[in-house]
Amino acid sequence: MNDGPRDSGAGTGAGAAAREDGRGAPPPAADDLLAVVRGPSGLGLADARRAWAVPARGPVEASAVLAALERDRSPRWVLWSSRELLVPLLRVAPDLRLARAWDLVAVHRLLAGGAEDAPSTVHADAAGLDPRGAPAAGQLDLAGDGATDVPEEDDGPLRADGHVRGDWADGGWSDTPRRAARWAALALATAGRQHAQLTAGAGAGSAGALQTARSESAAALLAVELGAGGLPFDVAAAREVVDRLVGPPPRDEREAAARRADRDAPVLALLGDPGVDLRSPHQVRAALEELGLDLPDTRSWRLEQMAAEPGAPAVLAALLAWRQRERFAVASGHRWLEEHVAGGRLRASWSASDGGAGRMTASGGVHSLPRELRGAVRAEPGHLLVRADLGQVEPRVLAVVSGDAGLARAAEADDLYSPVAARLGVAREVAKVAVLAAMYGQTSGAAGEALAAMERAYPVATGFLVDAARRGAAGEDVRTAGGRRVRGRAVDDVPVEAGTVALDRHRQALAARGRYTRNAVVQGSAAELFKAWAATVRARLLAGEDGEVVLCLHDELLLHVRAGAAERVARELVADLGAASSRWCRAVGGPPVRFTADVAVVERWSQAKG
DNA sequence: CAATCTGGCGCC
DNA sequence: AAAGGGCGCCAGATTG
Repeated sequence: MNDGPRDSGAGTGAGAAAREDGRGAPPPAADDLLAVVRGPSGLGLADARRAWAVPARGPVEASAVLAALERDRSPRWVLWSSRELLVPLLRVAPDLRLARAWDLVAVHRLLAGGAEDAPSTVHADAAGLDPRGAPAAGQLDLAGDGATDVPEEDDGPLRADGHVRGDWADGGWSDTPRRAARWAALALATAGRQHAQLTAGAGAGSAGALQTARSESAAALLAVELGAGGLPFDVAAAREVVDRLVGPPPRDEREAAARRADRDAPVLALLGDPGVDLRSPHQVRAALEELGLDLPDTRSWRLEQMAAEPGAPAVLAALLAWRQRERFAVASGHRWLEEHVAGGRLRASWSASDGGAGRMTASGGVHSLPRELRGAVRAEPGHLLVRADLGQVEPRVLAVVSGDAGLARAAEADDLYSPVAARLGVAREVAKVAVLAAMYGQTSGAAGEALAAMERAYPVATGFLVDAARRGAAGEDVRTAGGRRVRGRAVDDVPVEAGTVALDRHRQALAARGRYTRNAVVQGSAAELFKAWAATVRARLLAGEDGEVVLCLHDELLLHVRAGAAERVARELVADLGAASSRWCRAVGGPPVRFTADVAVVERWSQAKG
């Protein structure tokens, strides 16, 4: 099958779009349109002769989309953005699942780095135009190169200078059926150009990058599905926990204030100053200073250190306990339950690749759900949860991306840190700290000493990390294994005056940037491996109709499946990890490193032992 | 007044 | 000499 870009030599997309149009899309049936483009299998380009524009608002239109999708489940659908297309679609057709996708935004963010996702930028970068010349969101093409904004049917989606028209990008593409069809065709052409860039061999170009583009696209689909479906949640159980820890829900604002004052009172008494606002770190620090405790900040680890000293004032322990309870009350209390739990589901909004390194993120506290509440994540009747944690994923990923043969051998063990400890001649805990310190850029304390041994024992891996840090500090970009561009963080142009505070700050900023890129190459690559695994699992669940992925947590998958299928799914999860990880190692050009997962079938999330 | 920054902490 | 990376979220402090 021809997997290559289809519109070679098309120049700007205008011509390509027009030609695509000429092939005759089925006439759309409504004014309100979302472009769904029938893409190629493989990339989907070879077969992509038709662009469909299908209506998608309201149940009638959604069913038309469904009908279109049901005709053929196998193609890879090219979407400008899964979020844009699927969020409204899933509202009216919750069971709709696209098997495979090419998400232009997801691939663009992989190639370009950063979080920019405007269609005009996505198109400009794919077409080799300067994205700075693209129209900003909400901006009409007033400066557009002689191109006007009159919505002439025949104008096409592009300006004379090749950039996307601002009004089309702002939603004008769906003004008419014909426009939607041309917009869909432009999506196809853009996918083709991205595909070419991914396989070009320069920069991000690699087999790994192409494969990553596919799994990142799948993750984008998954993110929308996670947001629509939510986590099965036992709200009664959660209320019990919250009641026990912070009391019943206050009936009104006055009661809430009284409850807060009750919580504060014992700590304020010990501080000897009822006027202190415990929620203000400044005031707390000042109040402690009054007691003769001079601290640079009031972080809990610092308070704990001081509280452990003989003769430490009782206020420290009281303050720590207060913080814990306050934190829970504010972040996970009754208000949080009201806001995020409905219909037996805990819902969040998900991003498939956030942050510099491209991890999945979730809002609504789902990624930081306190341990006390994890028991409330509970399978629905007739269902079970399958939980799987990757074991020591970051050092294993480091072995792949650095190509360190010694570390790859260590990864043969279930517990990677044991052979590393033997090699370094230190205790396992020390070895673990040393490995983590190397990846995070920590240089102080006990880790510092073990780090030197790390450098001697695993020079390839540590050299790789040092190089990533050097690049970051030099202001260069780094790339993850799958080719995601991670931009070095901007350091303020601090004037360098020798011997001044400014120089210190400048050095600190450079060091911080080095730590950031050092970690990003590992963390970001691990995120890609995880998503490849998640995509594989998702595909299997779709095919078998056994259940769904309900949570992704950096190295952990939580599935909600039919009870009868749970044990089998659990076994398949492990097989899927084997397949996904060996494919991934091959694609990114690393040694075949072993990856492991702990899998458990449980009713409640808290029951699984990590 | 809203937007942004900061300290702090939950999770990985 | 070097003082651990990421995210989201909250509340207070600061800034425009």
